[in-house]
This record gives sequence, C-alpha cells and structure tokens, in this order.
Amino acid sequence: MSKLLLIDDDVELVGMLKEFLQQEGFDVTAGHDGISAEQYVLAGHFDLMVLDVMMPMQDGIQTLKNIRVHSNIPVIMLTAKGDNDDKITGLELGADDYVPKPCTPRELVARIRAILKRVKPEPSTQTEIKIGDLSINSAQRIATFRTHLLALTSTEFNLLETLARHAGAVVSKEELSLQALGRPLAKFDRSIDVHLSSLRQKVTQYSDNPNLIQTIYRKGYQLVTT
Amino acid sequence: MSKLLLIDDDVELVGMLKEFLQQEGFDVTAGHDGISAEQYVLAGHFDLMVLDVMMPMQDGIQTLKNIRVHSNIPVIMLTAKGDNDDKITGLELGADDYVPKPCTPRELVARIRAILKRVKPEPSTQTEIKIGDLSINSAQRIATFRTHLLALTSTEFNLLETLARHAGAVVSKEELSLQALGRPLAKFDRSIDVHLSSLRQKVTQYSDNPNLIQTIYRKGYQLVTT
DNA sequence: AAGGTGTTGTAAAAAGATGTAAAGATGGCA
DNA sequence: TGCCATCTTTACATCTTTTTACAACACCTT
Repeated sequence: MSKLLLIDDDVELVGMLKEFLQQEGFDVTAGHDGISAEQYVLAGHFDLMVLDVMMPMQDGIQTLKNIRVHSNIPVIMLTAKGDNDDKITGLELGADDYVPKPCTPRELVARIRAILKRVKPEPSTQTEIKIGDLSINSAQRIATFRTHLLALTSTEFNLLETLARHAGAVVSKEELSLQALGRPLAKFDRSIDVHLSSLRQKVTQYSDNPNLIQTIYRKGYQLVTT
Repeated sequence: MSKLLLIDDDVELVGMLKEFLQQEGFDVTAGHDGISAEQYVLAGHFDLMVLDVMMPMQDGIQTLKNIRVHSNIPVIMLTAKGDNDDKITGLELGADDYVPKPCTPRELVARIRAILKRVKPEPSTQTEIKIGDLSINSAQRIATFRTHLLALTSTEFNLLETLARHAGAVVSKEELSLQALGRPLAKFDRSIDVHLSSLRQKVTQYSDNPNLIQTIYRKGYQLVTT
C-alpha cells in the first residue's frame, strides 16, 4: 500500500480527498501548511506528496524548494487554474506533475497512480493473461493450455501474447509483425502466416476446439474468447 | 543530448515544435501517425515521446497501448482541451504527463525537462539487487542463489548484474557486450554467448527453474521476474 | 455456377542464430 | 619459466526464422 502525504490549507477539501483516496487503497496522511509538510517528509517516508501551491504562511513553491534540499519524494502540485507561471516553476523545481484546481478526485487518483507506477513499479500489472483454457505469463514468457506447457519459440510466444492482449478483437498482420517480429510488415513477407501456422499446431494438439485462432480474411487474426 | 520522438498528424505544428525543441538542445525525430510511432519506438531508443491523441488511422491511446507492451519509454500525451476521459485513460495506460492543446512550446519544454529529470538519473545505483531467489551485490561483486554463493568470474558477474538491472526486460547482446565486456559487439563475436552459457550452468545447478535466463531470439536475453 | 485474382495454409528448403565443448590466447603470479 | 584462471576463438550440433513453392480457399465479376 502506498503512503501519500496530502497538504492543503482547505481543511474540508483535504478531508474529502483523504476519504476518497483511502477508499482507493492508499494510506493517507493529511497536513494543512508548508511547515508541517516539511516535517512530515523528513520524518516518515512517504511514497508521494500532493501539495497545494496557494497556502498562507508558506506557499507550495517555497515548501517544495525546501523539501528538495533533502528529499526526492515525488510531488504533485495542486494549483488554481491558469496559473501558468507557478506551473512551470513547480515543474522546474522537480515537481512530478501539476493538477489544476478544481479537479475531480478520480483524475487526481489517475495521476497519482501514473507517477507511482513509474517510481515504484507495482507487482500489480497483469503479467498473467487468461483466455479460456489458455494462460499466458508475460513476465516468464511461458504459455500453458490447461495444464500443458506449450513449447513455443520466442516469436510464437509474442504472437500468442499479442493475440491474447486483444482477445476477442481482430489483430492485423501489420500489428502482429510489429509486436511479434519487431518490424513493419513487408510486401511479400509470409513469416507471420508461417509462425501462425506452427502456433496453431502447437495449441491445437491439446485443444478440442480447432478454431481458437480464427482467420479474418484480409483483416487479420483473432483469438476467440469463450 | 536527449532523443525525443514527436508524433502528431499536424505536419505544420510538428515542424514548428521540432525546430523549437532543437533550439532547446534536443535531438528530435518526427512522425505523423501511430503505426510509424510504434516502428520508431521499436527501432531507435528514444528517451521520451510526445504523442498526439487525436490522429487518423490509429489514435494515440491505441498507439500507447501497443507501445507499452514492449517499452517503458516516457510519454507525454497531447490532446484537445477538456477531453478529460482521454486524459485519464492515457494516464492509466502509463502516459507520464498530459498536455492540453494548444500549449506553448515553452510549457511543453518544461514538462519534457521535468520528466527527463526524473527518469534519467536511473542508472540504478542500488548496490543490492534481488530478483526472486537471486541476489546480486554490486558493491562486493557477489551473487547468491538462495543461500548458495555463486562462483562467478568477473565477466559472468557483469552479465548477471546487467540482466538483473533490467530484470523482466530484454537486454540486447550489444548492450550486454558494452556493459559486461566493455566493448561494442563485433560481427562474429561469440563471447557473450559463451559466457552466458557458463553463467546459465552455474545458476541452473541450484535452480529448479531452467528458464531463469531466457533467450529472445535475435533480440537478446532476459532475466525472468517471478 | 465458372473462372480470375489475390490471400491464406503449410511443408520443406535455405539462411541465420544460438548452445556448448574444447582448443588457443592472454595475463597474473609464484 | 610454468602454472593457473580467465577470456576468446573455433567448430559443430541444434534450433529458429525466413523464403519458397504449391495447394486450398475466399471473394469478385460475369
């Protein structure tokens, strides 16, 4: 669970945001001025701080400046709309994002997640995709059908992974070539067809359903969901 | 010098931005649609991409989705003002920032700098890396699997360390040669393969999982994250 | 329905990459 | 010098991908 520090002099707003963020699964601590923000950051180790620019006593810019002397904590700045100069100053001081007030809690959460994702990559992301009896583990690059391990080559795995990520939708050969072979599809290149063919054979030997991977004439291929 | 990739279907705008960014000291490559964006990202390694949301053929959201399968490149999304849904979708997909159009080049540059500043100092100076049962201590140049000390040669250690720093991602032989041997990969140089082979043998003798280090044909090697 | 045109399926050959044992080369050190 | 550990090169087996060739198929036109 990520620890957030929320600093804004508007007590009511902070209360509301705190509640919302807690429901979203964050561990939230709130403060209402720049001085206590500095203390909090120095004391506990937070994963991210949301900092209001406009505050009495000491504004967000100055607070950020002070904090940056000792800490690299990711910071999202909250500020009144259109205050472009603050925005740029903040970013140059090492703020990680800038969100204009008023903003929806939902948007704030999205921004927080975006930044946390890059700073501390959660084990969350779907490394495991399951489509019917198929299961594809992207991290380990292993695919299984029911209990059977599929002995796929690297390209075959890429192909299956790409199809699975778009399960139920048609994926063009152009896209498959880009994702699985890492190059654009050339005019008379049949590689995708050939790899598809072997992939089908390997999957089909365990499946009673011969149409797991469908051909959509002139459009591409599709992994069926059922 | 940071390498930027600029994708927008508005040719004129792109030309203008490109010029501005070049004056600011960036190495800029421009493209005008989502498909070529994917190709660029797969081909050259850029430090950051600026991606327009609204594009004919394939929009920015889908493009980002496809790119995120294989790349963690920082992305700034450009989109029409007030299109809040795109904004949130983009951020959740792993965009690093969102800039409403129209924006001043100056603001865009500030955002780019802010993100690069955050991302660049990431040549992981961590001295202790743990990946599953593996643990690698860079300071002491010691690697262990569970409790077993791995008797690695210097090159083997470099190799394992490099793979560990990129755990879960494919590392090219070029990169491995640079990091582990300190020289660019020459045409018929098989050293990396040979060292990899012995490294595998040493690691595998303790591991039940024979696929800790995967081969990605023609792409490189990957240390699997459990 | 019949024939034309381009697309897809797939076996097999060709080209290219990787795995690895073993021989050769290099450099440190007693 | 001779030994030893390490790294590189070599050689060959094996595996993967791409190309090729042809049959089967889908779709269009008449």
